[in-house]
Amino acid sequence: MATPQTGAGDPKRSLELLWRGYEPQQSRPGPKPRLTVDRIVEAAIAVADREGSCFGMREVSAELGVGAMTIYRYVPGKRELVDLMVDRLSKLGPDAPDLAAAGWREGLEMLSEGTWQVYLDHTWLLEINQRRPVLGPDSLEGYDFALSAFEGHDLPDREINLIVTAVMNLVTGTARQYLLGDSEDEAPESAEEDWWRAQGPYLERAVASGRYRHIARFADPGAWDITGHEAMRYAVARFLDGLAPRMEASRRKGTEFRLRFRLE
Amino acid sequence: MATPQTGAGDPKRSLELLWRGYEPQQSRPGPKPRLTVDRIVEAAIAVADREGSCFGMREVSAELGVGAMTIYRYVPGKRELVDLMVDRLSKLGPDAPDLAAAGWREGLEMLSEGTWQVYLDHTWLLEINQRRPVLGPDSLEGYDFALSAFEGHDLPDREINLIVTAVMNLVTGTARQYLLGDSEDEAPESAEEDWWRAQGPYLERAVASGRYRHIARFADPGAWDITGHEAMRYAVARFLDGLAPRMEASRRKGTEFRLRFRLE
DNA sequence: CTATTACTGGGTACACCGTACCCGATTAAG
DNA sequence: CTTAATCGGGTACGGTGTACCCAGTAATAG
Repeated sequence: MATPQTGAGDPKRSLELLWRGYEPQQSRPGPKPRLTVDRIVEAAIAVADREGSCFGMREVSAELGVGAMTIYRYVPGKRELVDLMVDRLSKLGPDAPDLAAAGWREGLEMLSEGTWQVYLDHTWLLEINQRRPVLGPDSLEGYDFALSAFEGHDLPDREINLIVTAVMNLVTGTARQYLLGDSEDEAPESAEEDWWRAQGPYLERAVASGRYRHIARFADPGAWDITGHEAMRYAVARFLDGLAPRMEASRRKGTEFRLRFRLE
Repeated sequence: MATPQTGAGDPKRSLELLWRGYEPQQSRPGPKPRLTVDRIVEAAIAVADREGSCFGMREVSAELGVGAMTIYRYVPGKRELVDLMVDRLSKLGPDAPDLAAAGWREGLEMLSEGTWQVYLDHTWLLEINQRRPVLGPDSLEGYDFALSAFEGHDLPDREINLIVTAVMNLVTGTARQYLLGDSEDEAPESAEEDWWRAQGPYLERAVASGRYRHIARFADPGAWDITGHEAMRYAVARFLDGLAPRMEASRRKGTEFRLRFRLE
């Protein structure tokens, strides 16, 4: 069985590794380590990108050209390694501009688009059971970046948290539904087609049975022809629509107030 | 490693099993089967509920008091069994009232609350990699139920689809973040506390470093004290706020028009 | 210098998983 | 009866993450 990964190992071990880099690095006996944690994380991400779904520790070792157990000298276990990989990808790319300058709505939209892109590039992230995130330097940076969208507004901290997690969950949930599993064997389009070809006959018979009154009214066959990106954008758009009144009402007045013109 | 399950086996096999029950059941040689697919699915759900995260096929067999390989006479593999389990739990309980009578907003709220409750009762569902759902009789029933919330509105089929999936993804995403992993070893509260106790020192040092400007402004410690249910309700509420104008505009006029009064 | 000591890399081995395969027992049909 | 199809169960295989042991290496103490 292609065993996918459960993230979240021992938080203490993961955190030690995440916030490493401040140790004085005193000289010690024994041979110099041939690897670094960073190289292992990098290799693991490369393997996961290539293999698609779940990766094996042995393959990470092979990628680095070392023995199977060697990486366990640097990382306590696979789950902790996954924590490191997730944190690494939580850093938004250098193309990430200033959200505050863009306005809250555009900022949150850019955030969702950026996250969507990360999931496109690293589908295996969606197979990780993330639960509560283990906060490392990179994911904190990503979060700090998200918070900048609320610059100039006086929203309660609590609500800001709720908003950011909502947007992220919207993106992640949609990505999981549409992006998952396609990378494993075949192209996304054929997977989509195969799926419909398999379900079609059963759906027709089910609808014909008269048991599903509302589904039967779905006359438009194009109603199901939705791309993941479109679904994500629609969901985020409606959420931001609902958020707009609160954001406008909480716009900070005072010295930082800036009149913004929009040309279109 | 506690290997969680990837759902979605061979769709054809899963669909055959999901829509079984119409075969003529002709008499055939050989001993009578001791089990049924339904009993296996039931037992598997019971095991998954008890074991928490991932379950093993051998434990399902033990639950039924049969040999390890016996259930493979009824189910082609574990992934297909998971498909059956998911479909089974996609049927909303008998307490599900008529959404059309409740109004679209209350209807969608009830839908989200019901789904949340299912995740509360069967946390392991969140560890399944659902991808495109394999539609069986029960999940079709659940979907038909959801569609009833749009009774009396003239929204395009496409948009209805987008809305339903958005609400579901919102619930699922939030549930994954807050509900996952707690069932495995300890109580949810202690997991939450442990998490903060572990992260706290690192967060403080990180904030003190001045690298995270916006996070540093989060003075209110209660800003992080959010329950999963609260996060889900907030997200759904804002989404429905944003949806409201479209729903009102699409209210069907004509014979089915009904004036609704709200007392409060 | 040598001896010590801590550390590294690698190989072997184990427990666990899903499940392919085979074989005796059972029950219908001819 | 014989024949044939099916069922239940046991064994075994390839895969996983990883505990453990051992030889080799390099900095330090004498």
